[in-house]
Amino acid sequence: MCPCNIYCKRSLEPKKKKRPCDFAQCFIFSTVQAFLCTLCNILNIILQSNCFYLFVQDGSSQLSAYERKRLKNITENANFFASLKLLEAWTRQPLEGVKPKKTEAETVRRRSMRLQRVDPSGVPLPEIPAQPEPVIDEYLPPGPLPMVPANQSKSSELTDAFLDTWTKISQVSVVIHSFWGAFSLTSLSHMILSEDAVTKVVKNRIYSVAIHPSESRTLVAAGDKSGQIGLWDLNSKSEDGVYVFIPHSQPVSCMYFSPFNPVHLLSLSHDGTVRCGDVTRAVFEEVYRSEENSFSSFDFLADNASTLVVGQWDGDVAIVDRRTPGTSSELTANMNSKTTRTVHVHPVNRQYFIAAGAVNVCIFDARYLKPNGNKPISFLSGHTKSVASAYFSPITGNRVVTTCADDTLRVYDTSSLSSTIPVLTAVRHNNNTGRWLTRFRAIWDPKQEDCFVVGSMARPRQIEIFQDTGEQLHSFYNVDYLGSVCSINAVHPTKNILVGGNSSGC
DNA sequence: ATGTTATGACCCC
DNA sequence: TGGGGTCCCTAACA
Repeated sequence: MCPCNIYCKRSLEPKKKKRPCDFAQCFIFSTVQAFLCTLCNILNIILQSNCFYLFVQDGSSQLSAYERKRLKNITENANFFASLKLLEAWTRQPLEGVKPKKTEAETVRRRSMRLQRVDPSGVPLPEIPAQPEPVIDEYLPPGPLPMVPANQSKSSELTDAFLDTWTKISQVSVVIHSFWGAFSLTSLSHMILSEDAVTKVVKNRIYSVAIHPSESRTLVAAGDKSGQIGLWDLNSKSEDGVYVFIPHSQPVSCMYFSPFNPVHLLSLSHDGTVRCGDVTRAVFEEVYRSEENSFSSFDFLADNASTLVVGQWDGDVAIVDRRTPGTSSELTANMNSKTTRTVHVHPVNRQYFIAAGAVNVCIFDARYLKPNGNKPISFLSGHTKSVASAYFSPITGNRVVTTCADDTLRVYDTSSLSSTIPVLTAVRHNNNTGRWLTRFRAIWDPKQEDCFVVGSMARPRQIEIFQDTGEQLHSFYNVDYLGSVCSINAVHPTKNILVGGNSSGC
């Protein structure tokens, strides 16, 4: 039985039936910023053309040492996975204690001859074309999974090109803080949503979105309810530029491109795993796994992404050291909380992290966590109902914005961490997303200290931008392309690009 | 403790 | 075409 008393994979009912495909949508607002930015965009397009051209050149004849090594890695990986016969082994030998799934063969054996389309005399009936139906397994095996898109053919040139692009744009630079793109009233009013910037990326409702820090190309990722991760290259020359991977079996509730090396896409799921998609090796490695607990969110503790703080649904947090996987350095500490919805690390003093639970929001020191209950450094007071998220402001960490079910967005002054921190600003905001929608999470614009973004229930459907004073700066709406509630958003670290994931499975 | 209800948007009939 | 079913890791309130 599930010890966390909430829900985890052990207490889940088996899937009742296959659901029809209902793709979730992803919205992108992009800016056309006056003359200078237009110029930059034109330059970017020219640069991209060059990159593409160079890529073609690279692919055909002259490979750099790096490219050769990467291709070698990919080939070795493919051979390795082939030698493991992973998929076969996994369907034959399910995880211990896990109810074995019926194999296709077993299912067929139980079908009547009519359903098998075989005449009782034994003469096969005319075949109807087989429906290619993606099989999503409830349980994924431990260890690395191959990075093979589920929506592309196996040896697709498009996929190779896409993985190459991801690698290349990640090499260019680690996050550059060129703040020319920070939201302002002028820049916000120039941001538009076009038809091209709306597409279906994953099957079900979106639980998390991430945006690649590249300034030359726009690459976004969306994690959905069924464990899919959809990557969308908006500058793709191909038809849609969407590549879907299935590295998880349950909702992907938290996802970041590693800010220190964006060839890595880290994703966390309710299925009790944290994975790291490494495009250079074309695998989704397993970073952390719990057989007992379901995870809610994570953040990077150390500057180099080597240690993570992972929030669990049972209220604990785990400190995970990626350099020593599976060892005792994975400390699990009780937070005296019913659930932990989000964890977020202080941007300057990285030993502090804030945990938002169903009952309270507290700041802890990661260095002094004890296994049985911890006293927080600070308690953010004032929430009267459950809290969906709490995030430090991105530059100094001197502000925290929380989203609470009591229909209030609250901003706190965390410049000095006293034991109880009062509310600085409270904004009335309909957060009543109800049962079917992903809860809102107000997030900061990573480029500035005082500006946050949140989805909205207001009609027409919109995404709102607030200042930490509580003043609403802007509201994005577009009756043609933004037709449903956009619960989850992400903002590019240097450019004026806002990504929104829609929640209700459209 | 236990039951009831509201909530958005898509899909299917 | 419109209305009912379904999703569902909620939470407030009776």
